[in-house]
Amino acid sequence: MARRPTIKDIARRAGVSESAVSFALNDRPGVSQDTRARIRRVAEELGWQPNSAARALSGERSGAVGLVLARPAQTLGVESFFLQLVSGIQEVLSAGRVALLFQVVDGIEAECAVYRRWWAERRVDGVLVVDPRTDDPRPELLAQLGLPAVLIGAAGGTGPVPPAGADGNGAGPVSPGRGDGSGAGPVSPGRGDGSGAGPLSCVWADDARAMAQVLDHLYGLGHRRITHIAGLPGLAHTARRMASLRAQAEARGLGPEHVRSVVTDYSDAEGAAATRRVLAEPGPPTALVYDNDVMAVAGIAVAAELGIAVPGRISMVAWDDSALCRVTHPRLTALVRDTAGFGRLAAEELLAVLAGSPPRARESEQPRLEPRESTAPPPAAY
Amino acid sequence: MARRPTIKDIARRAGVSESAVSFALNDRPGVSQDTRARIRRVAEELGWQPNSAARALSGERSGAVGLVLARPAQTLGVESFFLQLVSGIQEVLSAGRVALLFQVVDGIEAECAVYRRWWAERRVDGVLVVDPRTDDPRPELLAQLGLPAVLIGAAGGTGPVPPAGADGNGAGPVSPGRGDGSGAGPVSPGRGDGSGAGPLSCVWADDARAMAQVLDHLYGLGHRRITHIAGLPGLAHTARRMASLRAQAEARGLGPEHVRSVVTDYSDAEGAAATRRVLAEPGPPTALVYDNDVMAVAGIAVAAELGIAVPGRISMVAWDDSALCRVTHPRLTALVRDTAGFGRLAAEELLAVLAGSPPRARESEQPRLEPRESTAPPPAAY
DNA sequence: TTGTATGCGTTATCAG
DNA sequence: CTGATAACGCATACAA
Repeated sequence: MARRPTIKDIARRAGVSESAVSFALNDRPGVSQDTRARIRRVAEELGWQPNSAARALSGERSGAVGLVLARPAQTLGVESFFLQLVSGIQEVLSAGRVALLFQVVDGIEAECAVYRRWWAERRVDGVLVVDPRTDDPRPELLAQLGLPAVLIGAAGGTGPVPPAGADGNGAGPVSPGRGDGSGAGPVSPGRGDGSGAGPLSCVWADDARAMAQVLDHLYGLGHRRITHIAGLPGLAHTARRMASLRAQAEARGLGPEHVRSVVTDYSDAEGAAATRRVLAEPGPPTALVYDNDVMAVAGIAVAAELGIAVPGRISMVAWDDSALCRVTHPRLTALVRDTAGFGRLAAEELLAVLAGSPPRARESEQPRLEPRESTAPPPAAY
Repeated sequence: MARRPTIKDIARRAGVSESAVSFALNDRPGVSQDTRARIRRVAEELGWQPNSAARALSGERSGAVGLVLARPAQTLGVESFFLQLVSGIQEVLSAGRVALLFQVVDGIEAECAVYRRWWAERRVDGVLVVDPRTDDPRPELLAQLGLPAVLIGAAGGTGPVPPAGADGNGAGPVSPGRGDGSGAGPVSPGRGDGSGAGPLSCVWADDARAMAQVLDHLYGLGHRRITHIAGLPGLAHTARRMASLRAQAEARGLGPEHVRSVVTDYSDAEGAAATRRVLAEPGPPTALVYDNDVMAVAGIAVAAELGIAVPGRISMVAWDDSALCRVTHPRLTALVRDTAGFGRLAAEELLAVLAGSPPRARESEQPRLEPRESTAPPPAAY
C-alpha cells in the first residue's frame, strides 16, 4: 500500500518551501524558472497529484461536475443516445481533468434532491442537465443554489437563453416559413436580481429543422397522411417536434386529419401499441415518424406481424440512428445526429461557464436524414 | 445564491460547541439525548450536509466510489447491460449516500491511469471493476495501490477469491459433469505479504451453468450442430462460456466439428458477419447461440435477408434479454439475467469491503432461459 | 457531558 | 524570490 506524496514531500526533496511548490505547480509568478523546473521534476518523480479534498476545501473547485439521469423505471429507450452522449462528455471532461459524478434516479424530485445534496456537500462545481421539460423546475432551483449548469437539449425555463431563430427556416426545398412554435420566449439577458445567477447556458439541436427535413423527404415521396409517434409530451424536445410538425403540415395545407402526433413514453411497448392502433384505423397513415430508434424497431416488428409491407404499404422513419436501425429488415431511414459531438459541446460549454464565460445557447451540428429502405412512395391506391 | 451552513452555524444556533455538534451528528457517545435531538433539529432546519471535502480531508472517506468503462471506441453492444447494471449499483449506493464517479475511456491502459489518478487525488474510496479479462493487470494494480475494489463478472487475476465450484454441476436434467474449465485456480485465501491488500472481492454469474441450460434446451429440441457466436475472447466470461460449451458438448459426445465457438467483438456488424459466414458453410449449424442481444438481433436480420427461416431452418438464442429480443420477429429465446440485481450485489459488496469485511466471492441469481419463438426442433432433413 | 486545540493538504496573504 | 502563517470544515484526542 503506497503512501500518497504531498506537497510537503516535494518541498523537502527539492529543498524549498511548501509555498514555493504550490506556486510552481500552479503556474503562478514568484518562483524562478530553475526552481520551478526542479520542483516540477520532483513532483513528477513522486507521482504527485493534488489531493482533491484539500483543494476543494481551500476554496478551489472540487474538480467534478455532475450528471443526473432521471429515468421513470421502465423507460429504457434512450440508452443508446445516452451512453454516446456521456462518452462525448467525458472526452472533453477528462482532457480538462474534471471528474464526472453520475447518478441514476427515478424521478425529477429525486433529481432535484441530488442537486441540493451535491451543492450542500460541495461535491460538484456544476451540472449537466438532460431532458429539459416544458415546465421544468430545475433551472430555477439551480439558479437559486448558484450551481453552474448547462441544459442539454434545449433552452430551460426560468430565464435561460432561448434558441432565438430556432425554427425550420430554410431547411429544405420547401421551407414553409417558421417551423418552430416551441413557445420559447424572447431573449432575457439577465435576471437583474443581483444574485449573480443569470440565465443558464444550453446546447440545443434544431428539432424543428430536423422535422422539416423529415417532412420534406416524406412529402417529396408523395405521402400526405403522416403520423408522428412522439415521446413523452412533458419533454421540451417532444413539444418542439410536435409543434414543428404541425407548422410544417399547415404550410403545406395539410390539416390535423392528415398529419398529427400521438404521444407515448418512448418504450418499445408503447411504440408497438401505438403502431398497432394507428394501422388499425380506417384510412391509416402511409408514413410513420418515430421519436426514437427503439420504437421504430418495434414498429417494424408490428408491421411484419400484421403482414403489412414496409415500405410497400407504410413508410417508417426513426429519429436517432443506432445499430438497431441498420439491422432491421428493411433497414430504417433515420435521422442521424452526432450524439457524442453533442455531449462534447455540452461539456465544453460547462467548462466555459465554470471559467467565467457568460451563459449562451450553442447549437449543435445539424441532424442529417439518412434514407434507407424503410421509406418509399406510398401505395398507388392511396 | 444561498450560503452553505457549516457545523459552526449549527453550534451557534444550538448554543453548544462545535465538537458537540460533530458528535451528535455522527452518532458518537459524549452527548446527552436532549442536546443530540436539538442539534439534529437545528441541522435539519439549516439543511446542513457535511462538506465532502472537509470530511475527506480529515481522514474520513471521500464518500465516492468509481467505475470506469473501457470501451474500444466502436463496441457499443453492451449498452443495455451496462445501464441496467449502473442503475442497480446506484440503488444501493445512493441509499448509503455514496456518490459514483463514472468515467468512459478507450482502453485498459487508460483505465489503469484513471485508477492511479483517483487514488493519488484521494477521489474515491473504492472502485467497481467491470469486464474482467483472462489476463488482467487491474487486480494487481489495485492491490498495489491499496484501493478497495470489487470485480464485477468474475474472479480476478492476482489473488482474488475464485468462484470455487463455479461449474455447471446439476444444471439441468442432463448435467454432464463439470461444465467449467475456466481455468480459475484454487482458493487462495490471502497474499501473506503483509501489505494488507488481500484478494479482491468479486461478484459473479454462473456462466457455465447458464451455458448448460442453453445446451440442454437446444439438445432437448434435437439440435446437434450448434455454433456459439462468442464475444471478445480476452474477456473472462467469454472464455468461461466457451470452455463450458466445449465441456458440455463433450459430455454429450459432440466434438468440435459439431459444437464450437467463433469469436467477435460484440458488435452488431461482426455478429451479422459471423452469422453470414457460418450459414454459408457446407453443413451449417442448426442452432446459433449469441453472446449478446445486439448480435442476436443482427443475426435475425441476416437470416431474414437470406430467406432462411427462423426457427424453421435455424434456431437462435440470445445471451442477455432486452427490449430488442421482444420486438424481433420471431421473438428471441433469451437468457434472462437480473442485471440490476447484479449491480446491487456488487455495490453491496463494495460497501461491505469498505466497512472492513473480508473479500469474498458472491454469486448472483441464476440466469433463466426464456424460450420464445426463435427456437424449435431442427428441420427433419438434418 | 462539554469546550479547546490540533491536524488533514492546499491555497493565499503576509512579512522577510 | 522565499519562508512562516492563517484559513477552509470537519473529526478527534484531550482537558475542563
